[in-house]
Amino acid sequence: MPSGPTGRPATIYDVAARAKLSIATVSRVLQGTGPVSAKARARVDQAAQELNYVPLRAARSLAVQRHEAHGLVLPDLAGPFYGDLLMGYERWAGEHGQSVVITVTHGNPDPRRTVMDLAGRVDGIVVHGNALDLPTVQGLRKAGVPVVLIAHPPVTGCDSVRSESAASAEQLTTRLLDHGRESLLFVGDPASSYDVSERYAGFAKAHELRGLQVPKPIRVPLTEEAGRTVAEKMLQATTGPRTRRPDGLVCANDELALAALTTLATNGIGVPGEIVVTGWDDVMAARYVSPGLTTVRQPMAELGRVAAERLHERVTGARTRARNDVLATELVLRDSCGTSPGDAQQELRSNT
Amino acid sequence: MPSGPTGRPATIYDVAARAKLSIATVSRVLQGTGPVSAKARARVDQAAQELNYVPLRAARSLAVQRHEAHGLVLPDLAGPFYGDLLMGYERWAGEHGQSVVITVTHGNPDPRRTVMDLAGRVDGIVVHGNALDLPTVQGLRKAGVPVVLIAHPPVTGCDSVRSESAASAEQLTTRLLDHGRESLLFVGDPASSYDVSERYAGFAKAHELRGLQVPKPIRVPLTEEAGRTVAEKMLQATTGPRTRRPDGLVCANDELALAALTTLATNGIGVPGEIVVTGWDDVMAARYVSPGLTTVRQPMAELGRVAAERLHERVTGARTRARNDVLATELVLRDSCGTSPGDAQQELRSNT
DNA sequence: ATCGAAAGTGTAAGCGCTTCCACTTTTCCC
DNA sequence: GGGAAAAGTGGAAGCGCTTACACTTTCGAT
Repeated sequence: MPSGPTGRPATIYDVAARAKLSIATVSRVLQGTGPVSAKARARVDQAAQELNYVPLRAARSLAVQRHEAHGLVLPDLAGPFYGDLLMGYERWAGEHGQSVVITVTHGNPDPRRTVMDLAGRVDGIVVHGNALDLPTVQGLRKAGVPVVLIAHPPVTGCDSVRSESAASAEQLTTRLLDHGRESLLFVGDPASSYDVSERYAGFAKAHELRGLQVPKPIRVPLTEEAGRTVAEKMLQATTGPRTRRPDGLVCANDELALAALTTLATNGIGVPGEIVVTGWDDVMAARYVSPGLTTVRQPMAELGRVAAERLHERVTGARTRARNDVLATELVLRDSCGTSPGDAQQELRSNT
Repeated sequence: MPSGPTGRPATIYDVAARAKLSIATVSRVLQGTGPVSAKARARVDQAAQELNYVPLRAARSLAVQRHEAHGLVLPDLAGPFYGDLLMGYERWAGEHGQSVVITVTHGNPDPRRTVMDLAGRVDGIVVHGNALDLPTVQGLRKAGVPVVLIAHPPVTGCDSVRSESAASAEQLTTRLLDHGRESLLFVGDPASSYDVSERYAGFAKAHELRGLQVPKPIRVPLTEEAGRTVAEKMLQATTGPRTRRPDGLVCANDELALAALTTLATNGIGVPGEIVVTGWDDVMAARYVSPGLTTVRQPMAELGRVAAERLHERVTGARTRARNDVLATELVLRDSCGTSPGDAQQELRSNT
């Protein structure tokens, strides 16, 4: 809400008066639409300059029936992924003249209300799968709001963008089994998000294909805290007269993996010798911990970029057929998975 | 831009017609302003429900002369800090009914234009010091836009919020000198941001207070790449017939420090034995690398929260006197600085 | 010179909402 | 039961911008 140091903010009328032209001409100059003489253009530019004129977007939005803004609904902003996603999104949006209005649902007492309000100020909304429940998303659709989902299974009427999970997880798990591991554990609750459920599905499939029994997942939140706890439980189990101790942890994200990895290591368990550990996301710490953490990298920025693009296509009506993109991930092999040294830098691309 | 699945989006007129009431009453019900009968309220609610009515914020903004939105201008979103900052900001904003429109300047060909446009759709703008040059900020002020600066020296007419840097840096440096270090190097270009210049100032002051000559800073960007390069240069210098090798690196951020630390370690230089290393920011990797990285933690989320609050005070006119907040940082001692083991968990609060 | 087309400009009608004001109905107290 | 006050409602005037449409000027070709 610009308001000149002296009094009220300048409006297009003020500019017109000062330039001795009509507001129509001022508008044409400022928007670069329609024919205007060089003289008029100069007079308007000068007047606008002198008055520190900033057009009120709300008025324009009202007139053109367009906000030129996207809504972005995220569950959270912790960790580096969402930052990268947002970065990718913002970049595309900026290049295409779209503002982005961001909303975080975690800790919000009434996400539904917040999001509906958001719908009133943007042309469409991108929702991260973990951020909103299905009814709310469908509510948006009923209100006619274009919606793109990130990391969420396809919903009719919405586009979706996600990164491949199941195949990468299967590939990773198979690799561990190939290297002689016999008792892997999946750490993380598949119910916590679609992505995690897919990762577990891939883990399960790798076992099934070999006729192995599929271990039940260890249903814990995706936090360092939980990773530590899981590792500690394993240490205790060592002394117990129970079944054989697991020789590998396939963790649903890097936080879990890092915490488990260091907890095991500081307690004298050899990683990858006795137990291998893998994560997901390739956070910065994954390459600074030792042994380096084997993990799977998602193209977060790309995810954001594609989501922005899909939404814009919907908003402008450039595309009406639904589209569900799946982006390739990248397996990042480091020492924590017991890979031979020569493979240490090898990276395999998953199929899209 | 909500638009019912059937045709155009419902407007307040549609709701009024369906409820058989005037738009004035509908508005009163929806905004909860003014007296309305229970019957009217029920009819309006139902009609709105049935029509999937979402009020157009642009129209409201135009009428009430308020956007109920904040602009947030950041240089970048890489690394965890900005995510935390944004998180703190978003949280406060959400709780107070403000939307946040975010803009990233890094890579933007014309930040000035982008930001002026932003000014037309928000009630005020928070700018991170590294994101915009001074003239642009002053341009915003001239246009009457309330501005709050983050990590930027005070500017007349703007509020500012930053975290304390100089004293922490001095404290940290003094500690290293106290522990017998004699040839410290500051890594990172003080010109790259206000924060870094303050950190160097503290580093310098610690030297001056002991009558030591102040080493010139090593002017490199704050990247892992640069950290690696600096460390490699030091390794080469080992064999040269030059002056004594530095026995400590005070790095301007954790990226630099982590890269330097691991480069030195993998080349057989003892850390902290031969060389101590410190960083700034306390990224997650700082506690997973080994030895653990001594660093300084900034209250990023708090920084965001305070900035949001200050801006809102300005927007509502609750405060007119400028305010410059400085938030306390926290020294996080780990092994990389050669501190005695007993101190490892000690954390000193800087003065605010 | 003359005419037609193109270029330049202004008038005015919205866009969907809030809110002042005037008006009608209800409520409540004597 | 009568009156004044309160509660409830609607009409209509904006908020600042875009954009048909109508109009005037300029220009080039005949």
